[in-house]
Amino acid sequence: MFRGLSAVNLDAKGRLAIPMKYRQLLVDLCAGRLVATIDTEERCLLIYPVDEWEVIQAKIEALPSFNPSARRIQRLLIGHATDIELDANGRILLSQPLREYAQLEKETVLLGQGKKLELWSKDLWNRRRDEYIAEVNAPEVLPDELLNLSL
Amino acid sequence: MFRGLSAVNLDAKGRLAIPMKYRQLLVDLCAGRLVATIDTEERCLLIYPVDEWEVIQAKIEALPSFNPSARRIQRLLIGHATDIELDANGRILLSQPLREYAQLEKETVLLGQGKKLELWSKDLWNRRRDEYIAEVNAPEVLPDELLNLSL
DNA sequence: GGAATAAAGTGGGTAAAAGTGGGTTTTTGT
DNA sequence: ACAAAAACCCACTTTTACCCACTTTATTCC
Repeated sequence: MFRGLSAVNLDAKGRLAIPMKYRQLLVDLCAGRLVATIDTEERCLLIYPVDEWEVIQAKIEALPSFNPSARRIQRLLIGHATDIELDANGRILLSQPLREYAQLEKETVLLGQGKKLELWSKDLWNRRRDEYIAEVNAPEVLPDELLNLSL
Repeated sequence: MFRGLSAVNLDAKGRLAIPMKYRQLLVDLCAGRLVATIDTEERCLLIYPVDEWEVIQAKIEALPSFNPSARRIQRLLIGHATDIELDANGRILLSQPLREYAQLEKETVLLGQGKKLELWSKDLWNRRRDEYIAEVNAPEVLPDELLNLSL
């Protein structure tokens, strides 16, 4: 399970050092083999252990081919899903298209999100986080599951 | 399983170098024998390992002949299906009709889509991708399978 | 508390691999 | 038989993956 926020720097070649606390876990879960794709709702990347991703890809592929919404999702998520591997120094290399999508420059933020990690531009994350906080205090419609949640 | 996005250049002869990550897979799956056809909804090409295509063609042929939509799909998909083979350098040659349909010039994008690959003009793909992202975030009617998808 | 040591993070050089561009030969179709 | 296109081959260029070394941060022990 991933959780917590880590500030990480992309280097000039687009490499990103995975925080130490996740490395052993990633080696155990998937031998350091990951899949990164885009989030369709936010300008950030989603990073999954490869086994975890395979399950999700299977679900997405099973959607009906002649449904336009399904095709859109397939193209966006599977189309951007990129295999990446931890190198000998515990770093991963992010392709330029992925970096561009999430507007990643040097300073980034890696968010633990249970089965996956999210990677954000630091600036963008700070702005969005403040917006999220503002939104919670002005809730429009919360799903029942949330209303009944006891923390 | 194909996934991910690759920027690939068509050369002056209409040849396209298949990215290394797919080559071994293609040799294993189908000895480098592929079938390319058009997508009926978008100006892009679909590229299948030949064995995979045979299954799909059988399904399409089995559609009811007196249904106009079925006949349309049959003519378009089966009618444009072209056998192509990997050459010694891992490249494939695309016929002019196919290139024209998908408006392919030099810069193209190859999208992994599970059992098949999709080939797009780079410009067209970038435009369509941005539209998809906008549409996904302004959902009219999403199928239930999509609404319940947990990523 | 501070020096010594270890661990993590960072930067960049290089060899190997992948991509690219044609020239030549063979096949195909008219 | 001829022209056009495809297949084949080879050489050059670019990119990537791998490796190593240095810097900075954290930890330990005196």
